[in-house]
Amino acid sequence: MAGIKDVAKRAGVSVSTVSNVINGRHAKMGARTLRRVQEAIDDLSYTPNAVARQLKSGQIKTLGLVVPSVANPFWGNASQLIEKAALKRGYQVLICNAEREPELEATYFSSLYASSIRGTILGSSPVSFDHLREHARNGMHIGAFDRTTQGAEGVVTCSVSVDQSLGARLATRHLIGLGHRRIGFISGPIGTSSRTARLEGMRQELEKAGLTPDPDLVWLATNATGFGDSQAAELGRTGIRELLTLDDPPTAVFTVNDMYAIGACSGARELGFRVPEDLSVVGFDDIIMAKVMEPPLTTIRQPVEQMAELIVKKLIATLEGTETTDDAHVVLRPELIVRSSTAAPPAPNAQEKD
Amino acid sequence: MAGIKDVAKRAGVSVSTVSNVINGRHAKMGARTLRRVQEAIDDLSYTPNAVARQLKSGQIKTLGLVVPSVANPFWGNASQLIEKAALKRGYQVLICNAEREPELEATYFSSLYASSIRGTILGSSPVSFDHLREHARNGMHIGAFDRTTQGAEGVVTCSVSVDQSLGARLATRHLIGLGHRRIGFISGPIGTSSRTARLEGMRQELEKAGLTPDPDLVWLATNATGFGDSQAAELGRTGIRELLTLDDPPTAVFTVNDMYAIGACSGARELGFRVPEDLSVVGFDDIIMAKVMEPPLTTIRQPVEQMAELIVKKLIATLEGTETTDDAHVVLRPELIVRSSTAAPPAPNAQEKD
DNA sequence: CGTATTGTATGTAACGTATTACCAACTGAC
DNA sequence: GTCAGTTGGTAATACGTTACATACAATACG
Repeated sequence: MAGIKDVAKRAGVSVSTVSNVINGRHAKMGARTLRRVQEAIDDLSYTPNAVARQLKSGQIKTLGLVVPSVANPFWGNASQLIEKAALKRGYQVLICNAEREPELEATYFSSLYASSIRGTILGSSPVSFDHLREHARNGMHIGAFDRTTQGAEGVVTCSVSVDQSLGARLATRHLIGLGHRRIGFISGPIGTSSRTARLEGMRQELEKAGLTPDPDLVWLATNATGFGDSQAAELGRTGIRELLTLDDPPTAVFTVNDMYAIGACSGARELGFRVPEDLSVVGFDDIIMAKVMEPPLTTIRQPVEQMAELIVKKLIATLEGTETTDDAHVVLRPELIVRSSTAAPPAPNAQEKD
Repeated sequence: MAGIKDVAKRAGVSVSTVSNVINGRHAKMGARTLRRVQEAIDDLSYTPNAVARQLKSGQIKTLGLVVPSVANPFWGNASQLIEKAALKRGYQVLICNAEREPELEATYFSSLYASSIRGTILGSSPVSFDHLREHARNGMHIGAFDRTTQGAEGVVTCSVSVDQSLGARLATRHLIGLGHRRIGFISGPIGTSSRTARLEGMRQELEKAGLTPDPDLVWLATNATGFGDSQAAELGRTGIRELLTLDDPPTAVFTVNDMYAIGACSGARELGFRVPEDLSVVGFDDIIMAKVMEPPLTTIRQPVEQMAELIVKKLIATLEGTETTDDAHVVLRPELIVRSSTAAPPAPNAQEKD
């Protein structure tokens, strides 16, 4: 309620003087004046209006963060780490849940742009970047997090991700190494680039091992129902039930993320399958839960903390013009974490001749 | 980059006219003028500057949301539902992770206040509200979510929560009903009011059943290490290991939330205890994972969606002066969800005479 | 004694928008 | 042909802050 004018009046000085005090420019100021101003500030419990300040300066130390859903522990965790990294550098973070919907995402971007935010971290989005191209042209700097940036030329300023395809290949290789030949894949709507990369990586590795990917073993939720990530576990459960009731069911399944894996384990158990004795499951992300669930989940770890630190550093450097010599785009290596949800297939595989 | 002036110049009209178009006051405006203005807006891809708009109007349709940690699925989920409820009413939500630290919380509040935000939902905080009292006096409206509001007179405008104590009593009663006599409690730092209420509820129910609460069975993490919620599962694991290695270990444990329960199940298995055959576990919250884990978790459900809807509705009503006749404070009933992590104790209890 | 030279403190013009009051031109009726 | 009423548009001001240039002392110097 109290503005800088009120403070000035109460202290008997000009508005400029108060402004000088607030911004620490009291080097050459009368000690008496300084004290009077500070007292007035305290008395009125005055807080500078950040909005006005920002209008004047044009600057705003806030980053946007667009994620699919903080209800998914992977993104909840990532959000928190990104916020922490930003805070350390004096930036705030505005978290937006886009639910993987392009329109919602576009709306959020407009809103961020209107609020003078010129840097946002994009942690999800449909394969295409077209709906963001205009914002980018108008001065919005976009950093891609955990997703490939194909087709993003001129839109994405910097990016940090994990080699999604490699992750999928590591998972698949692990299962093949255990003796699996029929390996399923479970995912929600495949509309994001990191998801397609994961599926593609798996296919590659299967072919490399001389196996023919069976389209029947790829279970993809349609996004007809508008499912968000909140239902990921539920979808994993549904998916595995359909795969396991096929005539020739898989002996192992690779899921697009750990939430689906958790759901898959649950669904398999409901049908009387034991994990890993009757079905091996590999997830992706290595969320906290993965270590602690039963059985502990074999999964692909993404170095989230490092990724968060990097993307924030890069994006802020871009914003502040402190271009470093670092690469604008880094791709980190994911890591296979072997726990107890994978094992050799139940019996010599009768169906597979090869 | 392009301001309202540029649009006006390009359309050959005055600034005010453009302003009228933007704000939908084109009822009595020449069709030609209107079209020219809209074309100019499109050409320059002009977006009204939200900052300037807000400075002028003093209004801002944004709510603050302070939570312990979005990395905890309960809060991630709650955040998402709150955001959804607010968005439906035309409000944005600014999510802040306070990590249960009073200073961080106070910093966030100052920052929200400086940004002209006058309504925030508080989803966590130390027992005392003193550090928020001044903000409240200066016009910040605070809605408490999922926490009791003792000592919050004059600080909290409205609140929605669950009867924490009742939840704890339901859990305890369930365990007692199954025949358990030595029931443990596991929690992180007990510094929040909802946590103390949960512990207290359990004690009450024990005494009501004629059992004497054994302080040795109450395991509370010290907050020496500054553990946040991210480590909740880890703490649950540590806690149960200590309780199960006592001379006279508990046959059941009630944890302060589901994340601790998950950790506890994991820790128990490491020591060779089966859940629920050797140890019963009850959680709190009913996060999505609870249904899907192994074994499915018996827990106390909070009606999060309803709570989110209510708190947003109430807080916005306060802000907009649309005082309704509703109660400012509502306390909902939690519900016991019995799944498979609880069962009768392993054997006739030899130690307990009673 | 007049002119620099400091040391303080003030005035003023933005920043981009919304609102209020106001003005000009046109319409139609008496 | 004048007056009221209607329609379409403008100018000025305020929102709370900051940055820059300037004013006014008082002291120092030649």
